[in-house]
Amino acid sequence: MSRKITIHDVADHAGVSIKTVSRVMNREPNVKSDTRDRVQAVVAALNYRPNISARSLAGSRAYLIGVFFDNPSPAYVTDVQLGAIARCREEGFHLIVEPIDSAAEIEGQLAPMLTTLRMDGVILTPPVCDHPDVLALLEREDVPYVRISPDRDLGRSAYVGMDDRRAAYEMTAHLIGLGHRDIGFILGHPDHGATHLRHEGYAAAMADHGCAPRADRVEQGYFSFRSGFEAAERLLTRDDRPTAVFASNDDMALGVMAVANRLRLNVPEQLSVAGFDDTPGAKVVWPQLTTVRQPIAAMAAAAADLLLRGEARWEGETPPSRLLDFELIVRESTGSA
Amino acid sequence: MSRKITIHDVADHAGVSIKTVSRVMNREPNVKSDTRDRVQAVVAALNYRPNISARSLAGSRAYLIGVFFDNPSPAYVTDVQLGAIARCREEGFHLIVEPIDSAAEIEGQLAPMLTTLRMDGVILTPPVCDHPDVLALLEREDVPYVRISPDRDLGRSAYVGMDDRRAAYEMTAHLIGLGHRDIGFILGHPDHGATHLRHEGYAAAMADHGCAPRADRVEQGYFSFRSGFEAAERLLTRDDRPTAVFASNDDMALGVMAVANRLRLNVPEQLSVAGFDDTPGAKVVWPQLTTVRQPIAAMAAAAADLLLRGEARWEGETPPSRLLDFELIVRESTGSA
DNA sequence: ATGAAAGCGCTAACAC
DNA sequence: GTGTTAGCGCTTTCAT
Repeated sequence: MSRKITIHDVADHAGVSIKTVSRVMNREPNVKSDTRDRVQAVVAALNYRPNISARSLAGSRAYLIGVFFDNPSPAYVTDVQLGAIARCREEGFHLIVEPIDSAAEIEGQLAPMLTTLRMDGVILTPPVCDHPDVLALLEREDVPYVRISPDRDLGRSAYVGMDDRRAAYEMTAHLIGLGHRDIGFILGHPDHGATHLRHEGYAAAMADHGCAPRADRVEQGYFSFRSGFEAAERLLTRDDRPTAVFASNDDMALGVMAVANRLRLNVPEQLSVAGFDDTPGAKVVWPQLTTVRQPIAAMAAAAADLLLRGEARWEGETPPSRLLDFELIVRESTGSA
Repeated sequence: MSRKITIHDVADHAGVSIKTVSRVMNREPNVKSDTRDRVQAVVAALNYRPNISARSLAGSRAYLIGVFFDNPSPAYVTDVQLGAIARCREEGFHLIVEPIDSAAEIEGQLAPMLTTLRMDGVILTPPVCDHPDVLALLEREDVPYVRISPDRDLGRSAYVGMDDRRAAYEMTAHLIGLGHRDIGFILGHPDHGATHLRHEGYAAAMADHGCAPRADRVEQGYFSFRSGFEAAERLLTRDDRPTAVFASNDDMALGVMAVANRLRLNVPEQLSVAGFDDTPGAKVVWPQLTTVRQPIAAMAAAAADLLLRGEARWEGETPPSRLLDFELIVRESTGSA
């Protein structure tokens, strides 16, 4: 059981000062290359690892990135974490996860946490990424942050997103390509920005391909299974039902499948169903769901990257942002009309 | 933009030494109660928060608990995090999440991470909780750890678990109470300890209620949707099919539901289906799945509790452990025979 | 019951 | 290119 080895041990063994070791560890310039090699050899031999507390106390960085999340799906949360961690590890950073319970907790929990931990940056996922109090707190505490898929105030911070409109356009085009011309659409929660973008994409694709727009083919949903179920009942329990339904997220699409099952409509022979998000549930139903995969891990990695490069403290008119590509996942729930 | 306030600021304003402030912050004894009150008032007024890096550098604690996870379901991972964080927050601790990529990364990534971060404890979830290299590393680095639902070596560390056997027994008894006497069972992955316990519970309940055991009613599965689907095909595409199927996890139960759908068997009128785990998918199918809810968040909270109380470094013959209660969730997929 | 002094292991600012 | 000297903000140890 040996004592913890410190920068002094390395310096002694290498015959240099601790400052030189520090330079090597931080990849700073002004070290002769054979000095550097010698130090690195000792580091390897002694298996030396800098103490993160000492580093952050003495320096300006904490080597900690926070991820705040409110209440999105577990699959989403996990993907965000995996993506962010992958990027953080490359730089020796670690991830602190903080669920945000409710509005009431922000001053009581979040504020103390920010000051004790002095994190180098924070990644915000929906819906916290649009919570004005959280943003205000972060700005007040001067902690850089990057938002993932924010809905509003796009000029307020660095952010990472995806082209929801184009994804919905392409899914609709996929359905049209299969021969469908009468396609039902289920809207998401009206407070969620993606809802409108996805609807726009659907409408644009229909228009571009000369499919007549029908108001009675667009039903309100709220992103939940039940709301999708109910919207599907309105859409499908009538004689002139559409040949395909595009639900603007997977949970609602699963509701559509449940209704189809009840009505003894074979999917995809009698009805094509498409979703959005590629949640785990999409692969668990039978037939498996055609959907849009959001590059969630990649978005989180991009967010971490912006933070690590220091781009989250931007200067100028518009904050930096990254728009990532989605992926159309065609499975068995869609087929020719 | 005021300078960060430190323990010295508090000491000055309260007219005491920094040591006294430290005593108050750490709830140490030997402080006169009005001195304590005065200090606390200043802390509140100044909104002082101790710097965690300084604390852990000077002291022996890092105020950090790690959660290692390998590849369980996102819902599981998230529940573990929420449970652990809830308990950690009460003591001002934070959670570092570390996905364990593969066996190859253990020495390369995990070991350095443990020495740089000097975490106060680690929570291990299945299947990492049974990874011998990880356990050996933790023991070598002398980091206390608690395992959640470990499969083997129960005497090796503190752990938290659930009574899988009894849960399976009660689910089977529930089915029998509904009038079923011919109940199919789908086994989980043979490498997973819970698989055997759940099967034992099923077999014991059948025997206790005088239901004849039939080898052709027990099918091998592997905890995946597909394996449940295939096992259900073997069980159900025959003339004398069972009136109920108990799949030993939800994913497989969803496979059973898919087969029932294909065969046009109404659930639960013609076939009762039961699962295990209460994953989100259980509520998303129609009809919703009867299942067993594992108290995952509570188990994680208990694990954090063991760590925070210092019980993970145990003395004596057997390590401390906590066995938590499960919950039978009766939904619509089970009905009278 | 309280305080003074000595670090914890590192980075920063400046010397050489 | 490299070393010296101060801290960073706390806890610890030992006085009083």
